[in-house]
Amino acid sequence: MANSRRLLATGGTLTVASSLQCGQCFRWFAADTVDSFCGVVEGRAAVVSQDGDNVYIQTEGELDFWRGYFDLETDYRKITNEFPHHPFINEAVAKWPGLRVLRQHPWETLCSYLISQRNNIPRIRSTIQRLCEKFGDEIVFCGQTYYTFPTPEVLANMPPEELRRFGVGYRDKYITTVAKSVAEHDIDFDQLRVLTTDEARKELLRLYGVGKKVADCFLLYGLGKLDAFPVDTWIAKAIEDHGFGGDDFGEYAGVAQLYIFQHYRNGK
DNA sequence: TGCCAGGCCGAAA
DNA sequence: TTTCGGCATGGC
Repeated sequence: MANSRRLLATGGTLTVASSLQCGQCFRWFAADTVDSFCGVVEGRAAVVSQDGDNVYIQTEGELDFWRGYFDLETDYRKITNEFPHHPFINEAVAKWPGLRVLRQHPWETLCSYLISQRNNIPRIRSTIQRLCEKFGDEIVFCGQTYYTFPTPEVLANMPPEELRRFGVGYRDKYITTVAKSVAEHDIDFDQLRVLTTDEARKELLRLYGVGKKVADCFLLYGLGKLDAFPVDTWIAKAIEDHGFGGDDFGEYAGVAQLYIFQHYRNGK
């Protein structure tokens, strides 16, 4: 049963390609079959495959865990229908249906977005992969070798110059300092969850190397605080700056991302 | 070969 | 409070 192919989602509620490739996560890789991706989340390896409106998964992990990761309990159609009627949203939903905001692990998300500063996605991915191969644990699944994301404890005890050898650049001290804060419970993800978004953001901004952009990406992707960017704000700001349309947005994460990128890009 | 990227820190004004 | 220079480095 462990590695059998199981049904994860039906009815087009999840599109794995857009969800895993829209830039919200960095650790999924295209498998050798069409519309299949392999990755590791919180120590669990998996291969997810799109087959029309259905998504199948091979994993040793529990199905419920993956349903949580892909946020399948959240009714996106209901949310979408509650959006104010607007061509921006309509076009986004039509363009990338089934794109979902992943419920990523907080530490991995925070660390990844520290690395993302003034960086590009291919390099973010390769840097993270190198860190995982060096400081994570090896997992063999379906004949493939995977690596877990390094724990905050491991990175907290690493000299910054050691991290720099793996391409993190000047962000080395950001990573080790924040890792230490997490390992020593100076910052506690469970406590952040119960705070309001504004309160949680304030706590995050105390951390060395965490600015508004990293904090807001973390709130959205790492803590699932969808109000980090209220949708009417995303729309208004994105339209104000760039009009609507284009290839850089999707149903939900895409709209959020478009707003985040353009807001901060314009603000710098 | 040179430009630039999904920012942030810290000094100076 | 705001502005601005500096920062590492690989992908394109």
